[in-house]
Amino acid sequence: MARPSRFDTDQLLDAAVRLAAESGPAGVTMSAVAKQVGAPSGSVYHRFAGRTALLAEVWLRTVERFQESWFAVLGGDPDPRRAGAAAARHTVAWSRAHPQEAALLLYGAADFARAEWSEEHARRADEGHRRVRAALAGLAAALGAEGPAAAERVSVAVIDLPLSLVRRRLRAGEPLPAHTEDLAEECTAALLG
Amino acid sequence: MARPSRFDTDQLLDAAVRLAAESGPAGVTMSAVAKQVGAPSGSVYHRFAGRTALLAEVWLRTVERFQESWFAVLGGDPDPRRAGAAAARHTVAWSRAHPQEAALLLYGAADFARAEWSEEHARRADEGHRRVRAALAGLAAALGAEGPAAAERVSVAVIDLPLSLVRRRLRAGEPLPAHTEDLAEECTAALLG
DNA sequence: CCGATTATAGAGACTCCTCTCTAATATTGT
DNA sequence: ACAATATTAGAGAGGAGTCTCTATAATCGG
Repeated sequence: MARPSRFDTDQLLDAAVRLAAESGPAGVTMSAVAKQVGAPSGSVYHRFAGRTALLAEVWLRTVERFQESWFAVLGGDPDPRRAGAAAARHTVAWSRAHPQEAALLLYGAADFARAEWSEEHARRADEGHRRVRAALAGLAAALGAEGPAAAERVSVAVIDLPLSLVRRRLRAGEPLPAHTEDLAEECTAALLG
Repeated sequence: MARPSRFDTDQLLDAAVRLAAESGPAGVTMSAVAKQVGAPSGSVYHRFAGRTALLAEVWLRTVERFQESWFAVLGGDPDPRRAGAAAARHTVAWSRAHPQEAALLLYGAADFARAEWSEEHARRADEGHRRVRAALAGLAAALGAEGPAAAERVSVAVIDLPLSLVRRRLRAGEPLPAHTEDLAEECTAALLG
């Protein structure tokens, strides 16, 4: 029906992930992506309406890939303490398996021009956010934790703490020490009490 | 001896802090700083050799201001558990008192073009880093924690965890909830065991 | 083989930023 | 008053990045 494409969307997003991991969101420019895959800049604009759309797509594809596996792990154990600890371990393991994507997630959506996203992109981001909040609220309820401070403590234990453990290494492009998964599990368990 | 200056170094760095807190390191451009204080760009170049030097100075001034108070708090209690918890509480309190500077510190030196800094700037950064590592090693020793995993756990408890507690709010430009200092102290105490 | 369709290809306008350079200006010591 | 000096003031060259626009190329159904 038409000319076959040499550069498809995922290939361009893969290049964007590499650039983001290496130089941060600022390094994700249309011309840098084009150069990485050997395409002219026009081909990148053929796939993405503009730089804002590219940033939104690379962020959302990455965060949705992570969340998919994270929800599965969190829901895999009926005991809330074990589920929380397993989710923390999973965050570290996933970061080890996907260091570039994990390095990208250490930035925030704001660094990927979230303020300028289209309605559709913003909606996707909100949806993911909503599901995470709901999962954490469920966990907090199962733990019998009450009040906003307790909810925040759960959120820190399950999400922010494992991210802290991997942040420095990923930013530096270094591999994670072997014991990091265990450390995440222990610390999260300690905070869930 | 000479014409008095309308724009001094601290005034320009203050503007850089505001810009970094608002738009991240990418927003700290020579022209943006000049515009903030109402100066022509030439006046900014009169104070700083280039953008790299400005980024280094704003990062170092901020991190050194924070560390100065942090060391005082950490060294203020001979009991290592209480000292660690107090340091965690202090990080939150300092962030509440200096939200823009704290928002800047949530980025890393790498985001402030650390790779391109002058020797002198790099040396200042290394010195601060070294002092922090030494303080944490002292704390770990006083706690009887042995091995790299235990050292990392102390470092997470005293540094990364309180930063996690303030990260989301500071990035969003929101004020910290009232209970955050208590939460930091509790979580750090829980991790120090 | 032809027309429709979908891509690639890349030139070029436009904007924003960095940095340099020259000129003008205000203050101090003599 | 005058020289010396530190600083403001701002024009403008040069580079990087975004985005638009036109031309060209490859594939498929008929």
